[in-house]
Amino acid sequence: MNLRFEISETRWVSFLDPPYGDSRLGFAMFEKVGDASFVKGEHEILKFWEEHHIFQKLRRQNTGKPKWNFLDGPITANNPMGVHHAWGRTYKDAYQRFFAMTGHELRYQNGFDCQGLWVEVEVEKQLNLGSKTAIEQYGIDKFVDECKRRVLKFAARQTEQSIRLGYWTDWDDPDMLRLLASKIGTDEVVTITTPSGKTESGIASELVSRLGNAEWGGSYFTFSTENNETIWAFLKKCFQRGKVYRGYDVMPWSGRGGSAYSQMEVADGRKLTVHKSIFVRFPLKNRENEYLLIWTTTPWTLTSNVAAAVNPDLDYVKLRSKRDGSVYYFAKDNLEYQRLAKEFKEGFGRPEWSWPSGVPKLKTIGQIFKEQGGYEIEATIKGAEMIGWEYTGPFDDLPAQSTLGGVPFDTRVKDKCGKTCHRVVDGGRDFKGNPMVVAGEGTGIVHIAPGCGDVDHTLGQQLGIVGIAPLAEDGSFLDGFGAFTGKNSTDPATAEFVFEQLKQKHLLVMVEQYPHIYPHCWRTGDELVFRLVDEWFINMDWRNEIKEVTEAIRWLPESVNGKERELEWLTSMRDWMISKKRFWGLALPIWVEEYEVNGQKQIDFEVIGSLAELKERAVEGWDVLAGHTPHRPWIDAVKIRNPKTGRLMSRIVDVGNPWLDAGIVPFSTMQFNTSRVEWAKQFPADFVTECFPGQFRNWFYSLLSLATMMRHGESTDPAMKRPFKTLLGHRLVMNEEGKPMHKSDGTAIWFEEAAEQLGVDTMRWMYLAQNPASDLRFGTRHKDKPVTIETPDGPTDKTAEGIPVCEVVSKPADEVRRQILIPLWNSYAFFVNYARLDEFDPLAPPVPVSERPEIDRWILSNLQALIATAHKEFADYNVAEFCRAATAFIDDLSNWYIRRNRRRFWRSRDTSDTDKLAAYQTLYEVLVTMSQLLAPCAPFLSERMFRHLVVEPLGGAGPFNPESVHLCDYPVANKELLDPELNERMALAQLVVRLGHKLREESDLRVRQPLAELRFACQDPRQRAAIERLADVIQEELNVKTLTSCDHLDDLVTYVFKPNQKALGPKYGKQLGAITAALATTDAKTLAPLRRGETVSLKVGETNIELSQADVFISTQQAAEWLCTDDHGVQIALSTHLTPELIQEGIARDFVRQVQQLRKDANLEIQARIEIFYSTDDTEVIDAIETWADYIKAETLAVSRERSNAMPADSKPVTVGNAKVTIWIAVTD
RNA sequence: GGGCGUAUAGCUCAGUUGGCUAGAGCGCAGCUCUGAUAAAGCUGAGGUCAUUGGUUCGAAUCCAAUUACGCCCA
Repeated sequence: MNLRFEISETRWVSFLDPPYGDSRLGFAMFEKVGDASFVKGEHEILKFWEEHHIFQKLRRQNTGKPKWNFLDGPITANNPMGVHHAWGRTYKDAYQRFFAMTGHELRYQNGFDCQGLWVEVEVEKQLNLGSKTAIEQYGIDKFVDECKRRVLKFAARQTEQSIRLGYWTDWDDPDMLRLLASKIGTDEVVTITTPSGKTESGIASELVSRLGNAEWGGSYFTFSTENNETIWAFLKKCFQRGKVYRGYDVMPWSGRGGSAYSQMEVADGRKLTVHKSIFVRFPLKNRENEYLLIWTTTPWTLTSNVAAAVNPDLDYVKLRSKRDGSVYYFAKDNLEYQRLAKEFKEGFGRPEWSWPSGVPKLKTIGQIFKEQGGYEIEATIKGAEMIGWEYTGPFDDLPAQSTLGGVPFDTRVKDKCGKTCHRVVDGGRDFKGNPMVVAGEGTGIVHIAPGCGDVDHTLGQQLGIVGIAPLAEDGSFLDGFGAFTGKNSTDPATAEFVFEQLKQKHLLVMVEQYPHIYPHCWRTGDELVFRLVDEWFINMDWRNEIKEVTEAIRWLPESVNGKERELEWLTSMRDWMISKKRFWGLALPIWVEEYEVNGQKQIDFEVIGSLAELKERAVEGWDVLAGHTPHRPWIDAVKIRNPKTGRLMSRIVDVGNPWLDAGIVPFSTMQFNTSRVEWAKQFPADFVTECFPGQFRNWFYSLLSLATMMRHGESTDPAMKRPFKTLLGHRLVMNEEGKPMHKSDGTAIWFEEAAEQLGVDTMRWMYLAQNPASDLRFGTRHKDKPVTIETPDGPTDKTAEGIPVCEVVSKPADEVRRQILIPLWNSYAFFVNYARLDEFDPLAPPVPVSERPEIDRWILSNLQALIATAHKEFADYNVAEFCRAATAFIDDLSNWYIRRNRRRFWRSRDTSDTDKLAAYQTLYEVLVTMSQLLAPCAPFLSERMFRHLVVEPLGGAGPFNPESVHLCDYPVANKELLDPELNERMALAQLVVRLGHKLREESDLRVRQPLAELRFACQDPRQRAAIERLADVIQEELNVKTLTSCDHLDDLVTYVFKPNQKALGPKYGKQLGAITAALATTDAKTLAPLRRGETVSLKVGETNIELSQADVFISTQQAAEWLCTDDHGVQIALSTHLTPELIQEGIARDFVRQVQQLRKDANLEIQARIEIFYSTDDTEVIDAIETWADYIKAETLAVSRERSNAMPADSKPVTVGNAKVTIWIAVTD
């Protein structure tokens, strides 16, 4: 008995040492294995797991073992999953399965991202609401409830999809989630059973707010009260450190969306647009009839012009127009500058962004003035000379231009107004030192409207000039803008109105059509504008703390330089805008009071850190919030008292940035608030893995920032602050061409479309084997080819959302199936089907490994190496390397081990045949171990193999084996079986075989034709011994009668000597060229001693050079009578001499081969016996068949062979030797 | 505009500290093998290693510049 069984009573260890003789065990026969039918098999296994609670058993089994904590990045529960979500989820499952099988207790928690604009957008569409006003009219409470419903609905959907993927974690019952969704917003009391088995009753929104808590289990939802409240705690810490502030910034803004957009969102919505851009002139004060020439693509911003910026180092021309004698100033380089010349020819950088038809080529400024009557250049001056010049603005008649302090009022400039600030200013330089104003597209004089542009705003702040922000939330002009008030900024009619006004004032120089890439709202398609908004920010001046934490983390894959990318982001990022003027999201816990003291505006604000604190501070509205989640609109009712003024403070209406929601989870989901002891066991997480593009400034950033702040003051060690220890990023899923797949154009592949057509084991392998640093080219969805798929719930031709299911073609998936899964399945089927016929009993006493043939020990040794690789690479989060090694192993197993050993399994039943038993035992050991090794990667196929090989024949879970492969311990390499030398020997045999095949190819002699002799010679005696030991394998594979070891093949071949540059280069340097030439012209006989390890003196130019064997490479060039070749120091020579006996045997083998094909064509059972009939006049063939009759009968399980001319319809004409023969077979009863 | 990265066969990509005739998979052509295999194996055709210059006995590899593309930042 094996000691290991005593250590682990319920564990399967190895059949190399089975518990034979144990009376508790009885072995039933194997069941026949047929086609793989992967998808059908997956459905059966899903059912088996569910019915037998295998996952729950795994958790129970690992309770109390060392912890390994995975932290899930929340998936947005807003849509069903596509194949692009499945990549990361496969990593998550595979690594968790590995760590479970290696004896760890895991956290097992999936996360759903629930709050934010993404959800609002979909719900808006669903409810057909087009704007913020429409939502307010509909009712924020009803809207927010609908958002919750949507999230729960898709959480249920994604849960089901993930389960189908084989993702094992602590899932909520999807039906329970749907029940809660249906009851949201009602007062009905609902009773649910939590994943941990607790029964809870309450109204739906109350239950929903507690989802994912430690007692209940299940996925975390970022809308939970715990999650929101923990962010409050974070913000409170920021507040206490003085990092929270309200700022004004000019942000991209969507009028209809009523919200500022982040850079990310802006990037998504860029479009090629044609705007009317204008050249306009600003009259200079104290310079009669002289003007600044200004150019802009956003005419409406001219209403809010405050200054004009130049580059002091640039040359400007003074141009006199002949039409009216007026003088213009603008950058000299721009006079003849061909604006957008490149774009006119080549487009704007994307195939769909070519120059719009109907838009004429742009004119140069010189051309414009020529067309208007000509011009002359009067002078050239430096920009610096212009600074300080005052001008009259184009819309100084608007009240806003005369409003002191600007719009909105800013105390810092309370004595200035737009009109009084109009002068030429220095555009300055950006933080990298590059000038902000350059020659080129415009005029070299930039119209500055600090209330309408990002750069303008920054410059305005630096210069201390006023800002005029003209737009209301809906994008229309505010009061104070005269006739503009109420007009929409992006309406083309507004631009026309601007032109009209300017024309009347004689300030318009020219209007033109100007194509450019302009940001649009990714939701409504409307143009974005820059709008001055008040937003809440976190001052990120503590970025160095975060950088230290970043340094303490392992970022994978290394080639992506994740750490450097994150550090770069942390260096260059701006303060974090955490507010958004929307409805569904974290209620920012900021209460404010704004008032004036002596005409000075004053803002007091406080950040509340928890609901308890809020309750204590609340002086009004708590009753409205009670019974609701801390979301809008309910929380908006709560007021607190301002300790400074004694008056009420109100909550700002903004909701929070959703990355706060996702970033707090290392605290909110790990019992930070309820049990610091439990939290400390889970923090930091050992591992996170996500799709990385974008996340360096999103999830990774928020995790790092929030954890650093939360741990501030609790530890000075950055490692104690990190939210996770290792991060594995992976790239994106693309279509076959490497382009993104889009939902909108029908190219995005839905998860079930792929799962039910390709099989999820296949998909999982494809994901796991992919280099995470490269995009995965998944395949193509043929949207014009609808198909019906079989799902666990029956056939369907539509997804749950009603989208037609279409054909999915995936080359990498086909490759995985063909190269890995099918060969593995067939190896397994081969074993089972023969083992069944032979009534092989795996519990029979094992043939000691040392007594098994070399090839058995070889595959077992390779198996141990693969086990070791699995442990190493999984633990190093490099599963792709394990997949590669496993693929190589499966190839060795299928195309070498089984191929070479087939005959050992065919021998008739004989209990004393230990060689056959060894073959069975070896292959059985390999297959069972493989099922365990591959369990994390291909959990379905592994389970089918394991159950069929072990569990079912043993009559279910037994004292020594669990009922599922996933309850097994992960195999551990048995070092005693590792034999690297054996590996080398086999590699050598394979080399000889490959060379032999090559020679047969050259000789045009088919392998079935036996040949008399293969000779070989190698320099290394160990190589020689290795080949001799594997002679039988080589002989059989190459079908040669004898394998002869020779000292040399000098009489059969000639040699070619080439310089070993690596050896000669350092010794002889520049002489190398001459040596190479000399070697090529020297007679091979002169150099021959080199082969025997002697030195040879070679005359090169004037000098003699001593060459040793290490200085040259020796290769075989030509063969004499025999066919010769060599590689890696091994030479072989194949005799091509055919004797009549050899020819006859070749014919017999051809004949056998053809009969076997007939058996196969007829789908005969492998043990079926047959009668063979043939018809031919060729005496050579007849002689051969008669001479080799016994051999033929044995090989083909034939009881007789008979020559006949009564050819039935199913007879088959074939070629045997060089003759035509017709053959047919009949099955005997 | 700045930073980072990439450029190798028809396609997708390897190529270590610089050194042998630059490789693999897919695709193509031919051949072979096959009582598990939907296969597989072998052979062949297919390369200005983006361009130019430099370092070196020797460069796909190191350096510089250029070109194209991608990503990030502005």
